[in-house]
Amino acid sequence: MDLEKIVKMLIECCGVEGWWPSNDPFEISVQAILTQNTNWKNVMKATKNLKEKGLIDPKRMYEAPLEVLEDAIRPAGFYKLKAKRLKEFLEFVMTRLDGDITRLRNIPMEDARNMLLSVHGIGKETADTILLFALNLPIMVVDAYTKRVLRRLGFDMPNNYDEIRKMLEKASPKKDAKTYKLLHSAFDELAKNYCKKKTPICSKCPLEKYCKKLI
DNA sequence: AGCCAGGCCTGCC
DNA sequence: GGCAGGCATGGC
Repeated sequence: MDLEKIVKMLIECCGVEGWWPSNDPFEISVQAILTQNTNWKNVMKATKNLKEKGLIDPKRMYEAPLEVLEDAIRPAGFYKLKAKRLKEFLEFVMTRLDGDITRLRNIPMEDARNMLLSVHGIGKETADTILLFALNLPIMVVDAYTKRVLRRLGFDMPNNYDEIRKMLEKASPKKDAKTYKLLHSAFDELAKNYCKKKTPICSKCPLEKYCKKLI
């Protein structure tokens, strides 16, 4: 089977609109860092704590003592590490973007990506998550679920992140942010709901026969 | 009760 | 340029 067809089915059958449960670019960026190798439910607890302390704000978070930040994000795990990473990110946002992450939309996406990658603690997946979900820019995000689903469907995967990303972008019917968001959500929903719980979520769509391979 | 989660960096080779 | 080890909490 070819990748273009699978990608199309994934988008149509399993894609979820509004999948990232936030609309605020800064909040999404923070969550992108908090979710590194971490259960999403724990990220939501950390987010709630940050909101209660009024820290979902670049200036306030930048100025908050490290211990306060650590305490708020503790449920998300790796909390000392991530508090430092958030600080590094905020240093970047405050000094290079005047406190406004959306300013990255004003420069070519490749340049924005490289700037994000220069921040200590932001790797390719986190950078691309910020570009796609926080800034609505057209770039595909590859994560552990993406690789797992593709592997189980029988595609032999390059293990280079950017090669996988470009492979998916090439196979996508449209090269826009909306489509990439749907595709990413589809991989994650499929991996979580089907691979794990083994409950079919596509019983009436053409993907069903491929879903059986995902168990 | 363990195993694992929406990665990234370091330090080795 | 690849890969093990460390980071840490809460879910299931």
